[in-house]
Amino acid sequence: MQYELKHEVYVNLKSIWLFYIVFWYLEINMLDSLKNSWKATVIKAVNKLYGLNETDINMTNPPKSEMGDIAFPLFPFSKSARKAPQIIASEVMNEILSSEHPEGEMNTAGAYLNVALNIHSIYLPLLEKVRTEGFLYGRGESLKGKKIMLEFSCPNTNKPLHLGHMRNDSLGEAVSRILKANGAEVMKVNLINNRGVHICKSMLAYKVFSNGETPSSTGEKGDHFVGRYYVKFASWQKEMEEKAEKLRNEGHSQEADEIMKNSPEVQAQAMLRAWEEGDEETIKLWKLMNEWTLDGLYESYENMGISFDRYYYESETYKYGKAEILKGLEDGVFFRAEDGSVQIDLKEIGLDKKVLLRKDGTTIYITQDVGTAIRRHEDWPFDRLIYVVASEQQYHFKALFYILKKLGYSWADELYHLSYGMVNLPEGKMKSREGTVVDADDLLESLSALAKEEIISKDRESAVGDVDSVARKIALAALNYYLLQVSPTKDMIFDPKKSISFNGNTGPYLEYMGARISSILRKAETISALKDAEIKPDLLASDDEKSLIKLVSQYPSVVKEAGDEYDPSVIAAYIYEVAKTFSHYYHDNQVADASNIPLSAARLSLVEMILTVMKNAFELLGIPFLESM
RNA sequence: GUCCUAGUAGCUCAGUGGAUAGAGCGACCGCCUCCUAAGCGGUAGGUCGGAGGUUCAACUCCUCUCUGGGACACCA
Repeated sequence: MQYELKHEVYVNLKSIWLFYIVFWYLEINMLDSLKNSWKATVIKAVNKLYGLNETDINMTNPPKSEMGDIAFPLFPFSKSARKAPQIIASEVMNEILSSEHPEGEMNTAGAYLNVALNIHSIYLPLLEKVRTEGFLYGRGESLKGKKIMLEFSCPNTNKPLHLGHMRNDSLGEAVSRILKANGAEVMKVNLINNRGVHICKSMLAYKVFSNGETPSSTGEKGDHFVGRYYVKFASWQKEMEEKAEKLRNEGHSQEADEIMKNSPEVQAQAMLRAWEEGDEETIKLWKLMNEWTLDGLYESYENMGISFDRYYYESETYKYGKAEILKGLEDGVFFRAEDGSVQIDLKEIGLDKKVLLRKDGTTIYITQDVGTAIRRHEDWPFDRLIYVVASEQQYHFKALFYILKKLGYSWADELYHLSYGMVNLPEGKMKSREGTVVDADDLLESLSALAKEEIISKDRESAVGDVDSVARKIALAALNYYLLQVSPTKDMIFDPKKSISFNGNTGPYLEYMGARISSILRKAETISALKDAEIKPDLLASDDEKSLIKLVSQYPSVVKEAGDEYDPSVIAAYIYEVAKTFSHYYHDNQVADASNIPLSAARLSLVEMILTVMKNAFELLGIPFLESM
């Protein structure tokens, strides 16, 4: 009696817990709520049958949809129950059948207990939710109240953006949107690298070779204009080196030394010193050329759909940090080396010693980053700061985070390096010296041209409206999707000739599906009987329809996962799955059909939800939505 | 040398420890009387780099090893 009472209480507690779980998941994902109630049911049955005390059980997806929607592999209980897993499966099924259980049909297949959910039971609430939330559908609150700062792009002001930057920009922008979609308050920051000897190189070349031409006099985009002089500098330097080499070979080593003593490199160094000393003429030229480049970069950002909430400029931030290091020195966090430089020993995290201040007291890269991080936290007290920077810099960030931690900033634990892989060409790394760098503007331009050709060849000019604008949006979709579908951490290979296609698993394919759905909905508008028709979920009984319902209901969890992982590719894979399934479905199923209103109404409601999900996912990935293409 | 990363179809990439490893491209074969053929269907194509180990179960985790990429500046 006493035991039974206890058992009763236990079960009650459990169902309260269960209710809580169900309620929680209802908020995120209606399908998961059903799944989790099944999970709890199976756990309960297993515990009762074999006197166990399991709190969790493995739940997976069956390999084929006709086998059901969820699968419970029951191998693990074989040992404790001392029974073959196949027998356990049928015993568990019978046990569940003997009492109350969630809606759904069970079957066993070997050691697996499979459940086909009654997907229609969630349909109307799901439809209601998607309709009410609209463009907010999929948004969650897992990061509510969190202030997240995201640093990305960080271009140099001596050349235009290339494909590598585009991956960075695409990723940074997408992740920031995904974090926002999970409820975070996001601050996108860009650190402009407008200072240093590399900047002086383009300035010097301009000074020597320009004859006073400007972007407006040549009609060039500012960043390309400046970039041209950066390239010019490199060839100039090379020319001088070759000249010196030749002289040396001819026995004129003195003349050779003379040339190298005043080589472009040396002159650029001198220019940097002039800049740092505040030389008026140098600063004036620097400002002018910076402006040209930035105008160009801003234009590229706009074309790519990238924006920032705040800009930091290295010409300012390079001053931050020195005081922090000196304070750290006083506090004994750092030490002064024999030569007078300030250093830190990073052996605690398996790294070498690192210099933080040169012996002459000047700062280096990492010193600036220390100062900038501190400054940023003062500017906007973030809960997390994510640096979107290529994987090459893992060492740097490991050291940086450690240093900040050592300086006593507790928020150092919340710094995160979102390290992404390189974009390589089939023949290897992009090298500016070999002219193999894929320019961002050029790439967008040529993709737009290809898209335009496609539109014209399909005779869709009148249907799409503004051909150039649509072509541009198709190009953007191709590029963003291409860059985001790959897991961020991985290196990727970009083949300019083959990789960007408009067919298959691509951005334009997704846009096309969106356009086709829009087209269906336009047609449905003309069938007035559809407007007030009752929606009967049971009519959506095909495999594709069930898959699509499941997919729609899963969207919020996908957004959450992408947010947890900082990984837009999760959304890319998901939305491709949606598009593909839909594409297969509507190929052989008429949606807007005046001759069968009930079926048509049900299908339309499903298609309407798919469209909402697509639009919302597109938004997160930077894929423009097109009504028609 | 040390550390980090990756290795899955010809190519580019997916793949929460669970059933027969998936897409796209490329190749080959079909499909426009129907809401856009930037589409749909089909065929061919795999010792998941290799060897051990853990596990009822390994592409997935661990160790070793081979190969590629990256890092290990008083450059940024």
